[in-house]
Amino acid sequence: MKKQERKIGVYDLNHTEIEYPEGIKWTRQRKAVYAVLWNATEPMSAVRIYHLVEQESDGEEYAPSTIYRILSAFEEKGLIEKEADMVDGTITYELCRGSHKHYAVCLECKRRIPLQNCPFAHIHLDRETEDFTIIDHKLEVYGYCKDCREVKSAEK
Amino acid sequence: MKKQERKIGVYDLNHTEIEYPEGIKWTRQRKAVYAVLWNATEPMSAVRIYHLVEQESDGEEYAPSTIYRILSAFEEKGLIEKEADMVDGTITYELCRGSHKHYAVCLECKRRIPLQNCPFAHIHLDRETEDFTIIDHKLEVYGYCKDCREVKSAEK
DNA sequence: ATCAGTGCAAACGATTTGCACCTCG
DNA sequence: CGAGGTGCAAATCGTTTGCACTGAT
Repeated sequence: MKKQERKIGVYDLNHTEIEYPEGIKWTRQRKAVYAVLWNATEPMSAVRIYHLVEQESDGEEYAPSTIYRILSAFEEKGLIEKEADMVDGTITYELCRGSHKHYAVCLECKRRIPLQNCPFAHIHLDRETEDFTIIDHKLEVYGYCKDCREVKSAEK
Repeated sequence: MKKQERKIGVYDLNHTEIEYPEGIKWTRQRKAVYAVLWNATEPMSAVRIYHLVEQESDGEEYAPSTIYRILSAFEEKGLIEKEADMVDGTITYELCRGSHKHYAVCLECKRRIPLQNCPFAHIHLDRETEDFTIIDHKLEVYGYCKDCREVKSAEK
């Protein structure tokens, strides 16, 4: 009846080894959360992460508070990034890997397609912001992905 | 939290008459909410709007639920726009006036400076998005406004 | 007079917190 | 073994809902 002795069933879909960064206590719970983030292809809410962790852990149960505390700990350690979903304001979390900060979001299927190249790389703002020192920016593009566009035009 | 709390009066600073659009029942409560939005210079959360309405109404009390219902009603009528704050995900509301959809947000004083010209207007995305039909976009620029930049450099 | 709009209180969902117990290093 | 992580339950916060009453048109 001890839940503790069961093995965690969260492994990378491509059988890639998950790399657990050093300098942090790797408990069973933290590994499970980290694995979910590792395999994620887009930022996810705490609730979604919580469900995925339980789902992947095959019967294991977790306290919601634990998930939130783990996410805070990860964020403090700089392992993950906390961000607000620009559509509905949901707070989301994402593993810090280099690259893509921007997404094209399909209004139909809600899929988030990462943009590799930042269209703002070469942009400079004009007079109205010359009194403003730019540190960072956030951009999201909305529309319809190829699949959904085809479905919509076929419906007519 | 003693930042620079900018005061917003119920009446237009330039003594402009508030125009209440037709086709909607203008109760005392709705007028109060509309006035706050009319005078706002940036999107505000429901809670902030609620506080401002009570503050400006000099003793009058309002049920929080009323504020939320009014905001929903306004949104359905197309009078206001509901959006997520890109920094912390707070849901905000703003009167629909033409123009400025983008802001430069000061990381220090949290002030939101509207950008009149959309820098995205001249941008075209590259191959990775050619299979994506763009309908809209959202952009925010982060950094330090003139005042805060000066304060920060003076501190050193 | 009618029916949408309101106030109130209770319900709600997501997140946080206090405290006793457990476990990784 | 000890600091720190976890589970649980209760608390909090913003927002929503049901219902009886009120008020704009």
